[in-house]
This record gives sequence, C-alpha cells and structure tokens, in this order.
Amino acid sequence: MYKHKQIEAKWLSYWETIKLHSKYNSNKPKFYILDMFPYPSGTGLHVGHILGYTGTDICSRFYKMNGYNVLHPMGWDAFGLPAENYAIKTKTHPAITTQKAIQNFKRQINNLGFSYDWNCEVDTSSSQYYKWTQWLFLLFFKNGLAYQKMASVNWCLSCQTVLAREQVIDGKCERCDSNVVQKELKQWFLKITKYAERLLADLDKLDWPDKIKEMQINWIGKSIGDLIKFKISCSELVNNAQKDLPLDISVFTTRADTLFGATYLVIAPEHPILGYYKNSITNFDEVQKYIQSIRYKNELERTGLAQEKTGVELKGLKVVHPITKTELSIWVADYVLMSYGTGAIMAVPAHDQRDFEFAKKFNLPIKIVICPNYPNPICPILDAAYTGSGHLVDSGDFIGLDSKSGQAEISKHLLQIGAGVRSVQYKLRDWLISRQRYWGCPIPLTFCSNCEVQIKNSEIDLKTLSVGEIENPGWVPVLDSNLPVTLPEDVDFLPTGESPLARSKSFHNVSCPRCKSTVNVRAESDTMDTFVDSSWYFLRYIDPLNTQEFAAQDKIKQWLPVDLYVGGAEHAVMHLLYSRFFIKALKDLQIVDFDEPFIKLVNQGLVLGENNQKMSKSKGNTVNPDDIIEAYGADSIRLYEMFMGPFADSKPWSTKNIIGVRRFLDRVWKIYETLDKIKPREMLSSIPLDKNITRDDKQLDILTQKTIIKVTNDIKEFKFNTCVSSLMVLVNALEKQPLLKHYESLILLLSPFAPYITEEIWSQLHPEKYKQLDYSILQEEWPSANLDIISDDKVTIIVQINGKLRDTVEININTPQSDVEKIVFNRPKVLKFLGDQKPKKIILAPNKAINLVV
RNA sequence: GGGCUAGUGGUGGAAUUGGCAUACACGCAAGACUUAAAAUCUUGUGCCUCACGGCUUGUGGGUUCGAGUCCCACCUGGCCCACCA
Repeated sequence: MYKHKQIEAKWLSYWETIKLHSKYNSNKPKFYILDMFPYPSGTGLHVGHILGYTGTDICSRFYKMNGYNVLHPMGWDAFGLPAENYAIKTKTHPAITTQKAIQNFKRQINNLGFSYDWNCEVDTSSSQYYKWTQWLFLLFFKNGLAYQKMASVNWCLSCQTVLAREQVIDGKCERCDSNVVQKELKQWFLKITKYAERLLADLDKLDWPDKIKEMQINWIGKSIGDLIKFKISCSELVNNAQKDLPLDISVFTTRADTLFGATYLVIAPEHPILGYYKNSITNFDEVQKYIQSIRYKNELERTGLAQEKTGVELKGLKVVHPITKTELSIWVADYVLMSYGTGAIMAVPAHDQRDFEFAKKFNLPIKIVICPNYPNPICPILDAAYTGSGHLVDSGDFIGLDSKSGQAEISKHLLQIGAGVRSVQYKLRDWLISRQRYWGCPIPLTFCSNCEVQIKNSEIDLKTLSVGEIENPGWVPVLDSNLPVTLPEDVDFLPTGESPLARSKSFHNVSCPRCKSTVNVRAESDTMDTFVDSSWYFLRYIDPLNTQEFAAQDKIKQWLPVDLYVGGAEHAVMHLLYSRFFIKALKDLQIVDFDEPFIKLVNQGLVLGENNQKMSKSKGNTVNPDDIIEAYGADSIRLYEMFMGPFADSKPWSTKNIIGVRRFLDRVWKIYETLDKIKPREMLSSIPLDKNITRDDKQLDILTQKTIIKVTNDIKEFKFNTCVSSLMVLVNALEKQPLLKHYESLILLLSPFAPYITEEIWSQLHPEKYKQLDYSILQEEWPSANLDIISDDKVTIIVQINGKLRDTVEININTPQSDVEKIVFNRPKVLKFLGDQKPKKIILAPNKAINLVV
C-alpha cells in the first residue's frame, strides 16, 4: 500500500519550489494547450472540470516529454452574475467572494497535480486585465465595430438586466430561469454580423468536432433567396404623394417559385410601416391593442410551435402583387419576427405550414402553385401545406417549370422589372454586450452633450473623429492613458433595473475627454457581457504583466494560435463564435496575423451523477473532489476520470469503481517494493523474482513495446480510457515478471496520468538525478518503441467454415493461399466440421482469415 | 417539426475501422491467508444445454465469403436548433 497523502504532500511542495516550466527554446516546436477557463464559483471545482483538466495535463506532460515548448496556462473568468447575486445575498463585495473562490480553486487544482504555469495566470476581474478589455472595446468602437442602437432586447425580470439572445433558453433566463420579456432600450452592440460569411466559410479550416461546426452553421443560419418589393396602395399615398412615406414593403423569401401563391402579406408587430401609415390604417386602435397584448409575451409564448396563430388585418392598406398586380391584404402577426429578414413576409398558405394555419384561422385565400405530381394537373385538396418541391402550376408565364428553375426564372424576371433582387440573409444578429449590472467590465465611454451638438451641427472636423464617434454622436472614448475605467468600490449593487454604476457619484465625476467640458457629461454606466472578457483571454496568458500592450507582438507570433483547446460543448455558439469574431476583427486591424484562434478543439463529455442524471445540488448527486482526493489520492481521481469511458462521451460517476484504479496504483507500488528488495540493482534487468514463474522475456518485451505504441497513439487521439487499460495489462504482466527495464517504461508512460506516484518511484529509482537543479520526471524523454522486437514473422489467422469460427492457426507471414489451404486441410477441427463436404469456394484474407464455403 | 449522436454482460466500457465480440475494470461466486473480519492473492463469471453443441451487440430487412462495424426502415434514450420566411 502506498501512502498517497505523504507522497502527494511531498511532491506538491517540491513542484512549487522548482521551475517546472522551462524557458521558450526556439529550436523546439511550440504547443499551446488551452482549457476553457472556469468561472470561480463558491462551490469549488466540479468533477467535470477535473475531466477536462486531466486531459490537457496529460497532453501537456506528454508533449513536454516529446520535446515541445508547451504553454499550459490557467486563469479565471471572474466577472459575472452569480458572484453578484451571491454578493447581494450575503452582503459581501463580489471582489472578496471572487478572490476567495479563486484561492479555493487554485488550491484544488494544485492538489490534483496539474502542471499549470501560474506565471501566466489571468483574472478577468482585475483592473490590469480589464484595462485591455476596455482598450479592445475602444479599438472596436473607433473602427466602427461597436455601436449603440435602440432595440427590442431581452430583459430578465429577475436579474434586471438585458441578456444576449444566446442567454435566453426557451424564453427563460439562462442564469435564473425566470421569464424574459422584450424591452425597448438603447444598447451597445458589437458588429459580429459583418463577419457572418467568414465565420461560416472558415469553419472548413478547423479541426473541430463536426457537431460544433454544425451548431455554428445553424446559428449563423445562412439562406439565399430574394428580396421582393410589394408596392403599397392606399388613399393617403394617392392624395399626399409629397409625403415622405415608404412606397413599398420588402419581403425576403427562399421560395420565389411560390410567388404566385402569395395571397396576403404579414408584417411583424414592430414593423416601421405601422408608424408611417398610422393615419391610413382605419382600424389603428385595434392594431395597437393587438400589439400591446403580445408585448409581454416571452419568445417561447410568442413563437412556440404549440401556440395558436394570432393577428389582425391592417384595414385601409393594401399591397400590389409585383407580377399579377392583384391587391393583397396586409396583416400584423407575432409569428413574423422583426429580427429576421425584413420583418415582413409574403404569405403562401398552400406551401408554408405557418401561413397555412394563419390562412385557415382567418379564412384567407389558399392558392396552390406547386404540384408534386405534374403534369397531372389535379392537385390534391390540402389539409396541410405542401412544402416540398414540384412543378409550377397557376403561375402565369412560369407554368410547368420545376421548383428550382421556377425560382431562378422568377428571380430573374423580378430583377428585370425592378421588383426584386437576390439576397443572402443570416440568422446571426449583432452581439448585444451592455449589461445593467455591477460585477463586470465598465464600458469606457463618456457621453458629452456639448460634443453631440457640435458633431450634429458639423462644427467639428469629421476627419479628427473616429468612425465610432461619427456614428454615435456624443460618445467619446476615454483616453488610453486614462484606462482602465475602474469599477467604483463604493456602490450599492442591489439591482433596480438601473445600472448600479449610475448610482455612484464618484463614477460620474468626469469631464469630456474631447472638449474637457464638465457640464452635461456622464460616464457610460453599463458594464460589458462577460463573454467579452473571455473572447480574448488566451491572448493575455502569453504576456499577462505587460502594461504597454495587451500582449507583445513577438510573443503573439511565438505562441498563437492555440494548438489544442479543450472544453464543454455548451460553448459552441457563444464563446467559441465570439472568440473567432474577435480574432478576425483583430486580423483585419492588423494586430494579429492569423484569423482563427483555436486550430483543434476537443469537447469533453459531461460527468453525470451516479443516477445517470446531470449533477446538481438539488438532486443531491454531486461529488466533492476534495473527499475523493482525501480517501483515494489525486492520482486515483485523475486516473479514474480518464478510465471512466471515452473522453467526449457523457458518462456516470461511480465512487465504487474508483477502487479499481486505486488497486492498480497499489500494484504499481508493490512491484517497485519487490524490485527494491533485489540488489544489486544492476542485476535487476534479468533476474526473475520467483523461480516458480516461467520466464518469457521476449513476450514481456513485445508487450512493453506494444504498450508504448498504444499509449503514445491513444494520447494523441484523446483515447485515455484505453491508455489506462493497456497500462493495466502491462502491470498484470509485470507482477508476474518484474523486470526493471520494462518497469521503467511503465513509470514513464504512466507519469502524465499519475504524476505523484510516478515522481516518487522515479526519484527512488534515480536518486542521483534529483540532485540536479529543478529536476523532475517531466524532463525525461518519452519512451519510444523498438519496432524490431515486435516485428514478427509469424501470424495467427482464423479459420472459418461458412463464416463460423472453427479454428485458429499460426502460419508464416504472407504464406501463399495454396500453402495455407494445405495447412488448414490437415487440421483435425477443420476436418471434423467439414465431414465429407468439399468447399465450393475458399476466400483468403491475407494474414487475417480464411473462410471455407461449403 | 429539423439536425446530430448513441443503443454491446448484473454495471462502466473494449474491439487495430469489414476478419477470434465481451479487452480492462467494478460487482458477484468459490478458494487461500486469518481465531475472525478487513485488506491482499488464486480461480471462475454473456445466455441456453448434464454434455456434444447452439444462440448472442435495441428491432426488422439488405449488401458481403464474412457485419457490433456498411446500407434501408423502425423503436428507445441523450444533446442542439426551432413560426428563420
């Protein structure tokens, strides 16, 4: 039995005192291994964190031993709502609780023997870090990538803040699960939509799981279709042509082939046309009432499939079909979203299920224009929309075309008559980053009424202004020399819906960075979404103490992009998309020279509770890693999590099963103890321990070489579970035949998985090495397999009769078929099963199998 | 509704990618050691059958000399997206 507590305490303090991380050596290749940094919650490390961190720690140690410069940093995604909510509950400042949580995380991480380089540590809530978050925000602002606009935004009633679209799950707040409603607010956005096409196209370059790529493709949501103009017809337009009214309503469709089936138009409740034509709409009161009624529905209630269609007609207003010139009615309905396309659709009830339901409910005409069984002209009477393709019927000059060419022809025709244009739409929307909360990075802008007036009246030379200042008149960036804009300490952070920073007097004691005015000047009091912090943290790791730049150029060139990124799939469309956007923007601004941040991405699976359900406090199925480390040791929990199953799969925790890997480590230890009894040591390589055990050095040697190959390959492929089982096989053999040479290979192979026990054993096997400065097993070279030993001239093939296994024979490698047949027909088992039948056919799979068909 | 993914012993899971299904481990059973227990070690452990042998990778079909692996349909979980025009 090895004493894990003593050994782990010993090496933990040893590792702290030595330099484990060697300096960058330009003769070696670099390898940047990144974990998704944790949010330091008060409850400490989750066993799920340990799964991912063990994976990256194994890689980190493996690549170091294979001669790479390895960067393996860790930090803290420290801003965010939970810390603030906890602070409100306990009336302790979030900075204090966050620092406490970080200390606890760090203690747990160190206990687990992870080889992070703490010289790289970053904390997004420290002013040294968020100074550069602010600097990057201003860079985006000055270059037109950050802008403010009034928008209908998601507002969490409980957290009292705006949320990004990504943080609204089924109409509820991602954090607190309470209702999210729509609210009109002026907010800051980052222009991620500018990069939609590149974010989509460049996915091809990435070695990422297909699942994640697929999710990003769906999220970006590219569709190619047509923008079609429907001319508005109403009495007001005829009478007051001089008025500045829009003359048509544009709709977006991917099915221009169904244009002749459009029997009415539907616009979103927020559509601007309503304002313009207030006076022409004879039932405007009724329309207003409808819009009010849906206002406080959340997105699920509004858009859920189960919801019955609602809507109201705009009386007094019509549109004209661009080709047939028929007058069509216009409706307002909440099933049309202002945030996609143009906020208006042409309704084709015969060929769109939503339109069909709406038309049925309000008794609107349904016109069939696509026929699946053409040229049979009789189309079935519909009880649901026919959304497939077919041939065009009842479509003027386009009758008889198939859907695809019909779409192309109608599109061409619309362009000719000036009523339409090809268009690409994306579901991706600009990233709303304002938050009305305290515990986040302040937005480093000042609003100056004086400057606003001057810009609007063109009293300032526009050439002296940045794009951001021109597009957002009155908003002036804080001077770089005055960054960071620090979070005021003296703030009552209880949420009221108003930004907590707005209530700090000191915070508003500012002057305009441009005109120096102190009158009618205020600091922006919103903070940024924490996803802004995490969009660039991997750049800061390489140079965290730099006070002049967010990172030095030569270091960026040295280390980036990230070679391997490991984390959960839940970040597929938020963090992973935002970071890609940041890097593309920085590439365009010539700050970095690569355009993708993470070359290879690996997802870790969920660690479920013993009952196969997601771990949660309320279900009472959580596991505290500290208890496991106490009882079984850090090496055991690392090894166990790797052994549980495939790295990327979700799999249930089982405290009972840890005993298996612990026994394995005990055996490894025991082999060492038996070795130690045999002296002198130089004799060890060939002395069998027990004379009763039959020796078979060659077999053991082959097994060792095979294990080296297997573990080396499987680490590269993140197949850690099979690494562990093949190490177990080797240990089972070494127990019977404890030869030092092979045992040393085992210890080296095991060291990335179980660093404590292997460092201890290695130090006892090689005490002289530990007299060197900063020595650790990490400095050893990774074992390489001797292929000569395993290359064999014999091979075992299987013998099948009618596909059923009947025998196995050992033959010389590459034996020709005729000779194999001779051998096989002399085997008693084969003769027995064959009887007096003669094979009709004999198939040889060389060096694998022979199948006799009778 | 759409997409992705998985389904193998009592349990977690292996299977060099079409060639010995159930490696490795947990559990269980028997034995050794012990006054006894724990720990440890040894042996056994898919199902049916006394046996010879037969059957077995969610279900049904197909391709193939040969299928856990490939194809089609279905069933059941999990994840993601979803009135996206």
